[in-house]
Amino acid sequence: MSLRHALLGLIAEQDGASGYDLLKLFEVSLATVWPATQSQLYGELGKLTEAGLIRVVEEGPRGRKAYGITEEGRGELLRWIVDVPVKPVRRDDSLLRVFFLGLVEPAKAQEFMAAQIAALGRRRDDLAALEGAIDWGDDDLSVYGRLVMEYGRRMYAMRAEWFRWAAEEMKALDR
Amino acid sequence: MSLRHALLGLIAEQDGASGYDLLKLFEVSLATVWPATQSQLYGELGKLTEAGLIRVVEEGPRGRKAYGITEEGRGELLRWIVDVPVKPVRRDDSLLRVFFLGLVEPAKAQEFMAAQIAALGRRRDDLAALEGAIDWGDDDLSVYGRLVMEYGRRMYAMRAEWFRWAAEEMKALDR
DNA sequence: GAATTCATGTAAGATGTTACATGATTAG
DNA sequence: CTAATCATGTAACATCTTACATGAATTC
Repeated sequence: MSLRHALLGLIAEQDGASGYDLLKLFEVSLATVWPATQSQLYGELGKLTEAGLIRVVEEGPRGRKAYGITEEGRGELLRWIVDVPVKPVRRDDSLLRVFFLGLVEPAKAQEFMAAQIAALGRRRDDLAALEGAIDWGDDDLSVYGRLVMEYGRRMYAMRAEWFRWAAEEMKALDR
Repeated sequence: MSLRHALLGLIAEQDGASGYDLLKLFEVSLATVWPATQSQLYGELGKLTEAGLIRVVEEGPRGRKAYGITEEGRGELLRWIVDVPVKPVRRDDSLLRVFFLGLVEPAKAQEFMAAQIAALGRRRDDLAALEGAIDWGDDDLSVYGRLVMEYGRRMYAMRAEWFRWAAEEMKALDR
């Protein structure tokens, strides 16, 4: 149930945010680590309110509801961050396909690998653009967000390197 | 719908495998890139059969059903591998928590980072053990499986390095 | 006054997890 | 004969995606 905690965390950091604000926050800050859709978000806000982990602290124009975290919510959030075992990352679409590249013609396989490397380059550029577009401050979300950005850079670089290496290995196999 | 294609791929490589065989194969070869549970697997085998992408080629003892891929299934598999755009990896439980480490006491945050590094070490060792336990041949699954193993090694190393770096950055912030 | 942004919600369907349920065959 | 392994399936529930639906406030 990490979406729940992602929301809880954002509300803890940005007190008084609305569902709409949180949706934007997801797009700019959590998009790379925990994407969420609008419908998921509003649904979860309702459940969190019902569970007493957050509450509506203010109602504004256009039905706007500003949320704040409750003491109970903060307790649950902190407990989750440090005490709940993390679930290791899994499910990697492109790696899954690599497993089956023996089934396609070598030229097609090389094309696939090249496409992955190109896509990684684009994503690295998107990340840089996002980094440039964000108004970084010295709030927690900025500070830790920058650390996570660096992770993204290293991740893309490592993957691109591996794809280049694996493509060469595959070429060698064909000979 | 990648589970569908993972199954299709395994059946293409290991003709005549049963649901049970495929489950074991998932555990040893696809576990790190695409985990699946037993119930998901049997359900999907039924759907794939109904869709005409695979078929029961033999029935054995204890109700065992051996599956084979159909021409249609092979077509769908190849189309998926090279033509369907890959979905980028996302959702990273530990990175999500890093985002919120500003909310916990510095000592607890350092503990969290240390625990992640330790967990990565254990997973690297598990991977090495798995690699040693597998009877590697020169079949496609072995050849490409080894490439993916190398990816796992690099991935764990990169993550451990980043966690160490980020932990130091965080220490510097506290001063 | 028209377009954009702000703002919230519901519904249907796909996918994934956990637990339950059953029984045949083989190895020791 | 007993335990482990082989073998398949269902049910309930949680989670995620895509699409639909509506309307107020602001900006140009």
